[in-house]
Amino acid sequence: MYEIFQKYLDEKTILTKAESELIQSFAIIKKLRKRQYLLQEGDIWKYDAFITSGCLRTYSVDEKGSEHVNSFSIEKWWTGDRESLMFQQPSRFNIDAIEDSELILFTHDNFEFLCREIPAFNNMVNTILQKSFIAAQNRIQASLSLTAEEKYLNFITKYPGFASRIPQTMIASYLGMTPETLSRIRKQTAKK
Amino acid sequence: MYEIFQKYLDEKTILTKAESELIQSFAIIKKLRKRQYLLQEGDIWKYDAFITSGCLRTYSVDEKGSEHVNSFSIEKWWTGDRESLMFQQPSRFNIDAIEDSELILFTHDNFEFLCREIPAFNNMVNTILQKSFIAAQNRIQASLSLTAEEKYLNFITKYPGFASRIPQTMIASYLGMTPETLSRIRKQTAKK
DNA sequence: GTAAAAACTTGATATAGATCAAGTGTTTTG
DNA sequence: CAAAACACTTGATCTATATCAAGTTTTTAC
Repeated sequence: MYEIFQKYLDEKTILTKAESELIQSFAIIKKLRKRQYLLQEGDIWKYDAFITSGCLRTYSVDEKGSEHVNSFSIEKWWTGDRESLMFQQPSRFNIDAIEDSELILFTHDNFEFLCREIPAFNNMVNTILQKSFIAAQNRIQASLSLTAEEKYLNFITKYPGFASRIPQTMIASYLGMTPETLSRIRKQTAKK
Repeated sequence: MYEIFQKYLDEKTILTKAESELIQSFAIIKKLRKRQYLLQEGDIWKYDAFITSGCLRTYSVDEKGSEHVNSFSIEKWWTGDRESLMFQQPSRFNIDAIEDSELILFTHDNFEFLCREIPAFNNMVNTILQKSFIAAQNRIQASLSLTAEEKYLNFITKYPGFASRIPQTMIASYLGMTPETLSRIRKQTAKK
């Protein structure tokens, strides 16, 4: 499924044939079965990972054993733990597959090499990072200013496909509420 | 106070004399009195802004008129609205000064020019962006998994100087709780 | 295809934190 | 330096959402 990534690159950058081939030469294909881990708490994350198909979730587990979903990532998005990667420290997160998934991994050394050698690639990466940051800011704002119901409505508007692919329990956790609360909210909003 | 920014650059990058001078040639010094706005909701943000002294807050106002503090920024940090800047759309945020402050502004065109011309500058900017993203992720995690008291303790541990410079009302808003709740938490934790 | 596991719903009750209200203390500014 | 504006505290009460519990539906896996 490298073509999906190639297509993504072609949409986001202009690369020479040699550059494209250089990128491809570093790509590691990785398949994950549903429920399989990509990263477990305590591991040091060493990759930059692009999802060609499927859906993953990043979550942490607190002292009481409750899971908190930090993010969902689907096809044509990147995933991983930037903090563990940047500081080479044990991750506080788990990343696992919600669906059978296929990813393309680059070791971080190779990825940095590509960023250095291919300015267009570097620019693409920076743009993605900026958008991720903006999305994180917006999520913080939503968590500060919206009620549980508003958070849910905001979520389904922003990510229309997600509600049907992701178990409600996980969505509830992502939104910072219990599954029961989300279930009741859905019942109410369905009426309207 | 350009020296503060120069020192910051010297710590984070290695620049030639010519590069340093190029950067300085674009710098716009801006002074803000306490309570003065740097950006108001509806404006389109056009700069990259470095704070040499003082303290600013970024906040939004919801339909009910309540303010929600998105972030605080102090000396040696950057501020602005990346979303408004990136998409050249009206900002949903206000940024104002909590203390008399002094900033260095670069118009975004100039800033992008610097990133293109000076790879070391570009790398510095990317590193900052990555750290900002990591901080945002951590904030999301905290908001999902901590109680009000834990959020406050986490905050003062992470940003030790802030509690004495910033009004409690604003800290409460930043942490997603009411000023009354924060006041009670502080009373309790003071006892221990 | 069926038993077990996982996901979702619904009701009853509890609680963390919000809201309202009235006070005190502390800056700011003319 | 006085008075207005702002910041903080404390108490009483309320409410959105959590928790606990028991049932139903859907999915998974042999």
